[in-house]
Amino acid sequence: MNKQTTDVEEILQKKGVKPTAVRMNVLNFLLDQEKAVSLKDIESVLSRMDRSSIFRTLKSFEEHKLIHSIDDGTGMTKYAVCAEGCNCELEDLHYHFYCISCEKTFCLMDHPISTIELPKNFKMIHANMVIKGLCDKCNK
Amino acid sequence: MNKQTTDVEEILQKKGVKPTAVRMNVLNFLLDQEKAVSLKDIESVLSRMDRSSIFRTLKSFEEHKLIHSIDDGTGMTKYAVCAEGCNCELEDLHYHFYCISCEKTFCLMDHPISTIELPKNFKMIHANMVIKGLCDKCNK
DNA sequence: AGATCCTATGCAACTCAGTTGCAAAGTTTA
DNA sequence: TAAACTTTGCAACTGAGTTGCATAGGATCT
Repeated sequence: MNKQTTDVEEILQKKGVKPTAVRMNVLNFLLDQEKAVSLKDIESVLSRMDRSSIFRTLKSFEEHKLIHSIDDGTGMTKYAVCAEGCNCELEDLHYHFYCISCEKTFCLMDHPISTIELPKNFKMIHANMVIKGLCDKCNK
Repeated sequence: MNKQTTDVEEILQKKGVKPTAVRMNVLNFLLDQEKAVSLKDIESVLSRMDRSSIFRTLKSFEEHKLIHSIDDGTGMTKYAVCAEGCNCELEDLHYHFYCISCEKTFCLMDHPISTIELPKNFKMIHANMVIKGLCDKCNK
């Protein structure tokens, strides 16, 4: 399941982040997920690592456009690995889906944000779009 | 500028909220705004009133669909009065705009959320949509 | 009116995610 | 190797939100 260590190391190098043990572990974990995860999620799995180290790691990943953060309204910021070739620009933005039943937060990569009409002279720079409802597994 | 006391009282009655001093003051303040405001904003204006009273008032207003809350990513929930006839249903949802310069959060009432394509069997129940950028006054 | 009951309010204390300062450990550079 | 810089772990703090509890304010009943 895990990417080879060398893969993770390579990814970090490419994005200009020095590959340390903490960073490689965190990235490895993030790559394994099919959903966006919180700092707490990571903390409870990588329990040997310190919260603030993971926190700083996430901040660093975000700055280097390796991951993006999602404010899904739960009070815990979620993080997900960016898609190949993502620059965290407008065209990379996508909707997120928060399932109120299983409480998972997903990136809807196949449904990019369409051009949204804004009032005159308003300029869009970023967006945090969260749709809440039931995911396919919970919608029965 | 302020609505007449009787107006505010009437609005509260209609929505099934007993009109008390705190509630009338809070609603009055909310109606005066052209932007969404935080608990702190209200607290600093209605300084004689207790934070938790205002907090509970907002929760109550929200339950009674008098106002809706917006998580604009600043870490402070914002509140705005619902439009006439709003039932806080899907069709009442709208985008919000957070200006990263003046730090105001607006409801984009004229730009309702278009039907968003979801993966198969996903069901939308609610949404928190925040576009971030520059508002007309700050976009120069 | 007075007694009773229920709701609203104010205060203080607490929760919890996120964040920061600092010293120790690890790494790179000279 | 020593000096310089970076990363990590720990502990303490911040700030929004939330809750418990006692008092105050209204409504209701007798």
